[in-house]
Amino acid sequence: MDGDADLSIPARLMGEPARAAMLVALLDGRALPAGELASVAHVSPATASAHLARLVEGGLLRARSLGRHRYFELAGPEVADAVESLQRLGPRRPVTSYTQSATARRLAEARSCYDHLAGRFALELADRLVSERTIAPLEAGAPGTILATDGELARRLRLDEAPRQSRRPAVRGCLDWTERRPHLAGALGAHVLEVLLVEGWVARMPGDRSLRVSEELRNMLGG
Amino acid sequence: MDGDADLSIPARLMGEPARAAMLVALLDGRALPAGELASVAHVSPATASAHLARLVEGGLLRARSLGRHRYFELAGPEVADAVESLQRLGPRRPVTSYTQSATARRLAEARSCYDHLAGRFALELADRLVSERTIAPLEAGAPGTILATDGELARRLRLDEAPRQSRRPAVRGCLDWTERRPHLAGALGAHVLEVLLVEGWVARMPGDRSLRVSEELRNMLGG
DNA sequence: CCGACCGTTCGTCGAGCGCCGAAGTGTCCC
DNA sequence: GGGACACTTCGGCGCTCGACGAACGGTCGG
Repeated sequence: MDGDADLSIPARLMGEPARAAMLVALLDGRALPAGELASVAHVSPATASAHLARLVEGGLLRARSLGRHRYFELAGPEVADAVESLQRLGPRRPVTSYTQSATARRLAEARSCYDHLAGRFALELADRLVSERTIAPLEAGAPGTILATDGELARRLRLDEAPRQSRRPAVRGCLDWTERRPHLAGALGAHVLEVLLVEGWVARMPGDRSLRVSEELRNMLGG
Repeated sequence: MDGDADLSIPARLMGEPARAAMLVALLDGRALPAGELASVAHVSPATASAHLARLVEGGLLRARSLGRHRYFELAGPEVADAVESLQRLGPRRPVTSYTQSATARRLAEARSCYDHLAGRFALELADRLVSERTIAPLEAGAPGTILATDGELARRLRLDEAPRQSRRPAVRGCLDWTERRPHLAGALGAHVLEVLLVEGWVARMPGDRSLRVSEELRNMLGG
């Protein structure tokens, strides 16, 4: 009857603690093997396999076989969006909890959000790009605009090499849940994180989604 | 282990066709009585009551008793965001399929979106209202502003008769999934569709949500 | 005050689904 | 080739949860 996409199908897939845990583990855009996903979800390999099959079937994950491993990753940024918007509906937790543990502080400072940067540092970088007129001010959830790629920071980040032809919006504001302001997502956001990782300016920390920001990069922004 | 809010709780609530239908019906911000929600979900009052209780318990809905009715509404914009982001994950439909079938073309041209207009035609109409300074430019998901009701089109649509006192935002941008731009929702959007239907300027097509737009109305906009 | 109506609560039934262990397929390494 | 390993498939168990009818508070209208 309704021509609309059925909301309940993806929601049902996410509405299972084991599957939700898997999706969250994949939120930073990496591809993880089935076994690891089984362990983050605290279920047996058999159970995990069934869950993963359903997630692929439902279009939330993509699978890719590599040797005797099978790697799973989010099917796209829309999936990450949906996962994060649902996370915001969870039981309200006081902000104070984020100032307590060291891990929490690292996450609030800089972390990966699917395939781009998030956290206080991400906002600082986005602000710089806005102030040097590389991009227009960001709006949460809305597509943005690239103004120029010849700014100081834009050149350092090699933004001229970013894919501008892709079907994905080049710039997009993604609401930051620690800072409550949009940070840089979209194809450009993904490109920025990639360049930062390749150059060694930021590094993924094992165990969580936090990122280490090098002194070199901090100076680059500070100066 | 995970300090994160549990994604699976709200997702599970939305992962049930009857509850999903209720949430979608409330997506435009109106408050609807339990009975009406039961009918949109095609379930008995008893079943609907149980579902609604769970949605309130889970913080997705707010309830408010008025006389012998009980009105339910979305608990906040974050809920609408989550619902909409999940809708975008529905069964992958290639863009090509929308240029193929006649039905699909009709839906892309003009359709109803809950209680207001959507599709290419809806955007054309919204653009006219913006250009004649009746409403401020729309932003997806955000409440908008009525500037005046004395424009040419505003008078034809009897916008001065629209309910401006309701608790529902008078104007709201609702992201159009075929055009990727916000169209006119909210109380004013509902009023516009109602007037168009009453005047016979648009007519509902049986079987789907597409609308037939009369020549008279097209000329009105074209001129 | 009585009947019509709206909504919730209760009891019950049946289906769906998540879980695991065991067995099967394919890959890597020695 | 043989054995360890990664993952999937199969079969079966148990529980959750969604469905309804019937009965119960509350509210409005005559």
